[in-house]
Amino acid sequence: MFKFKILKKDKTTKARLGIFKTPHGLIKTPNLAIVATKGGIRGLSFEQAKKFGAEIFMINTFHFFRQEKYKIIKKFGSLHKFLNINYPLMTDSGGFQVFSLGFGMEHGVGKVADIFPEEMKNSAELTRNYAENKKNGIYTENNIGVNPRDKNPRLSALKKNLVRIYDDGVEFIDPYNGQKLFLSPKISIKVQKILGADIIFAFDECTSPLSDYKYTKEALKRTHKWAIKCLDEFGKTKNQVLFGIVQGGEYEDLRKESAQFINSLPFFGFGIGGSLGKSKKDIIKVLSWALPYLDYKKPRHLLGIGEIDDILNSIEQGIDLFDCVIPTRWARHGTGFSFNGRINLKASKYLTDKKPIDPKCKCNICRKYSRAYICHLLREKEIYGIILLTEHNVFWILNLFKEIRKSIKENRFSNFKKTILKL
RNA sequence: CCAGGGGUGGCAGAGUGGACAAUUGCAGCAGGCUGUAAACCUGCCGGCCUUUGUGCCUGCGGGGGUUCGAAUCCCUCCCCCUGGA
Repeated sequence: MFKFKILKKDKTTKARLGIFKTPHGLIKTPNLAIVATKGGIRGLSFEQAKKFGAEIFMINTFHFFRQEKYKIIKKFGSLHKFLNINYPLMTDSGGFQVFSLGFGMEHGVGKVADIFPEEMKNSAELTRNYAENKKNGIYTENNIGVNPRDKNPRLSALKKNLVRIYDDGVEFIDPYNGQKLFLSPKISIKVQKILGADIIFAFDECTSPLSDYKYTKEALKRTHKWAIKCLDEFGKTKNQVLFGIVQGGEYEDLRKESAQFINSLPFFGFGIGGSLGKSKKDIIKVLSWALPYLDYKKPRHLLGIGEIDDILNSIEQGIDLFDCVIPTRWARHGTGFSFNGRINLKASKYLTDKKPIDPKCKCNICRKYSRAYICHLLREKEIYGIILLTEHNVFWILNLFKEIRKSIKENRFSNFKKTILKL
């Protein structure tokens, strides 16, 4: 039912062209899973995304685990039936939520800690640092821990939230309603089996870039133990495949250790997860440490990454699959993709700009509408602006993947990458 | 004409003797976002400056006064709202 085949290997880089056969269709790789966390692509129909070239979608286990939402899916039979689509799907294990909901938890197993560090008080200054550092491609303690949703109105409730990581799973507070939840490898896989996505992921612990070596190593050991438990629970499931997740943060020996360990287990493919370091260059390093230890014939998915340069650099290292919220989130936040770099369409200067979002883009939005119109809609908070921009962004990024595949096929990936990154 | 209420930064609306260049929201300007607690978040938002500062100037309807000090208290004028003749 499942088969991953490498069709071509790039001559000068580690990039590869492949085809992934699943019960719900083929996925040409490299490819990007469009994210539909709670079962819907924000601002776009699955059909439209499919039309633009989307071949697989990423849905999140956590959001179907809380409040026992998976029971609804059970009644329907699977996510495919619930969403009434026949496309390949993947589900994330919920492991990421341990990170995103437990960010700042740096103090070890079982120890209770506030999610947000004390430095939150100076969030204004820290945010400024974040912006500056980000420009220079540097992540530091002063920015990393602060940027994600600081000063969120829900912060006060958050501060009370606790995450406890145990050897057998994670206890944490449901951010939506304060309910206490427990998620473990076993539970995650059970739920993912009910959800029935074609590709499912092992339940891992995603560490933060602030995690030190010692903690990252502990988390790694845990993730490895959990990997085995996931496989046990997965058993001989036929209609799904399970990907193991390589952790190890930004530490070379840990990434190597993790890649070797995960590779030694009977996973169908691999996810590269966790912290990818403190700068964009670190992503490349991390991949170059881990990927050589993974079975060359198996698919590799880089979890959560999706900025243009990172995509190109990762493919160059041998990544086959991605998933990322950027195309849809940026659209909601007013940022559009273009071959001249991202453009902030909320900016007042675009109110009089008659050009399309990206003059080189062939999507319907760029064919028909001006930046001025999109800008106007976004500023007026018309939902249609978001819808149009989402359509453009998803089209644009999927088109990039088409171009990438083509360039690998034609043995000019390296040049293609250079051309794109120069722009 | 009488009685009562009110006039605050582009708008709405706090403040009612010093901590007020003035809470907050909206609007405006700029930016951020990488396995989605995200149609979200952050910063700026009276003027001036070859010293960007516990700096200077102007400022809470107009004018005058009390006070060391007034958006805040008093007088007066103008305007708006509600009720009465």
